[in-house]
Amino acid sequence: MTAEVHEVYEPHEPHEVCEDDCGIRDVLDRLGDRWSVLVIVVLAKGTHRFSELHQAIPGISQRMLTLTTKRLVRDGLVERTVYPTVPPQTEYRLTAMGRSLSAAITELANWSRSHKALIAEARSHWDAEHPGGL
Amino acid sequence: MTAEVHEVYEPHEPHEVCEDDCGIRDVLDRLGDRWSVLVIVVLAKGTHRFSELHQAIPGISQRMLTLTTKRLVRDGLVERTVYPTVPPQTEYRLTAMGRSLSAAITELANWSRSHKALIAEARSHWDAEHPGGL
DNA sequence: CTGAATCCCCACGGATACTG
DNA sequence: CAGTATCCGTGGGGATTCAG
Repeated sequence: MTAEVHEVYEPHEPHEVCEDDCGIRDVLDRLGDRWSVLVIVVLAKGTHRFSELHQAIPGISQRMLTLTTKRLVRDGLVERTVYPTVPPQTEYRLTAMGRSLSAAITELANWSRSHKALIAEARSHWDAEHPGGL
Repeated sequence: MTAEVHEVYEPHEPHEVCEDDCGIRDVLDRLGDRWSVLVIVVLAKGTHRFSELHQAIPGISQRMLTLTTKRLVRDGLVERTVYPTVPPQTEYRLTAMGRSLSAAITELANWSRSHKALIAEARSHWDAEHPGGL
């Protein structure tokens, strides 16, 4: 037993597709998953405990919250502080680099919002004349 | 036969986790996949044909290049022009909105580059004292 | 050359139960 | 409360083949 090591989680290794990559893949791999951005957005509002994050982000499972925060901590974007009380208490907050990224994300969010309508329009327009879907 | 419709490709429906989403998910779902950003980056340099994109982006399969460009076209970020010659020829170029997004991506790429070293350092540091991995 | 169609693997992530 | 461990379904995406 204990032979099956199912989750080694080496986020599928370096992509390093090419130098056109701009080295942006590192960031995108983190931003690309469903939850990291939300966690960062929530933490941008201030320090949160595990359960607070869990509540603030409807739909995320404990498992994914754990994994997501872990990865963010590993990347130096989030700082984790454990108070050895009983019951235990953990606080998460953005690091300086995390806040820096948060700002960059906000920029992208602004772009997203200001073009949301156009994208939706383009999609419905495309969908209209492509009944088969993608 | 023809009963099994395996790939309907409705990119797993609206997430709409919550309003904290900032509506950024629409964009992130596109940027999150492995190839869209690279296609945009390449097209930012100018018009490209299908085969040119295929060569410019090592590692991408024909299938994924087709799907990626299709989705970008659907979102109104890329424009597709077909010349009914023989053999056929297709040109892809960014739309105004596509160039706008490209600029936003460049910003993020800049952030990524300027913090690449710090992230790498944070990771190796974390990995050093966490032998078990994530 | 530019795709569309098929097959198929496996990583992502949800649900649940257990621990300190 | 804050995770960890296990099981398992879904679908993203690679490889290959066919078509216009």
